[in-house]
Amino acid sequence: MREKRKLLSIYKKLYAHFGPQHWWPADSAFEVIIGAILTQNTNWKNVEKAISNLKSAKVLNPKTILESRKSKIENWLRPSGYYRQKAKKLKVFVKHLLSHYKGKLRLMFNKPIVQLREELLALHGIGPETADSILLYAAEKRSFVVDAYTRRIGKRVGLYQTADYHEIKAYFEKNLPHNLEIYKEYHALLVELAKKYCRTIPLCEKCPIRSNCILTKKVKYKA
DNA sequence: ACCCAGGTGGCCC
DNA sequence: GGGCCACATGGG
Repeated sequence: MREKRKLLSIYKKLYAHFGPQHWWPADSAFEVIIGAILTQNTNWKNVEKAISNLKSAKVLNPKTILESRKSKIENWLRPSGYYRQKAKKLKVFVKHLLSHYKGKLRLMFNKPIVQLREELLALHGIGPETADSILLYAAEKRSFVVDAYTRRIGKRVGLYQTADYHEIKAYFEKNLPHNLEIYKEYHALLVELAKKYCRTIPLCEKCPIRSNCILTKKVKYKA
């Protein structure tokens, strides 16, 4: 069908242009989760600084975060912005993980995807995108991640008009091959595209038909 | 001096 | 259910 081919065609163009992204950039599933929370409406560079602080302080594990003073955590998180909010969110997550799963993500990830998603969404500070990022990149379950870039690009190239999270998520999940790697790469590639081009290429505003949009043009781009 | 960044929750109507 | 707003830092 039409939509499936369209989605796959975009994927191929992105993949051919950018290559595999190998997301999520992190050393462990736990670090993925921390990153997912810290990157909420925040530049990834700032998140890296905060994660680096946590690593230097050797607190990048559930137990130590739970035991650390709130003010300490806030200081480590400061570069990532919203640091008081995020300190609270990290506390909430590790508390849940420790009290229900002995701090072991493996145990938590044993749950079926639907149930696990509900459970994550019930936690303070975890909304749909963060939940799906955790499911996809930490738990490695097939849950498509929708973010501001996905909304913008998809709308721009005419995939959908809606801005509703679950409608967009359903659109991708209905029309993509049921393949974990494609889910992971697709989202990462959309982010890469947005970061690299969508703010800098003029005329991108109304995309799909724009002659210099990377998604509709065959020639390669130079930054 | 703005504006934005891989959102979320709280409050109001 | 939708429309605002606070949350905060660092880089253009």
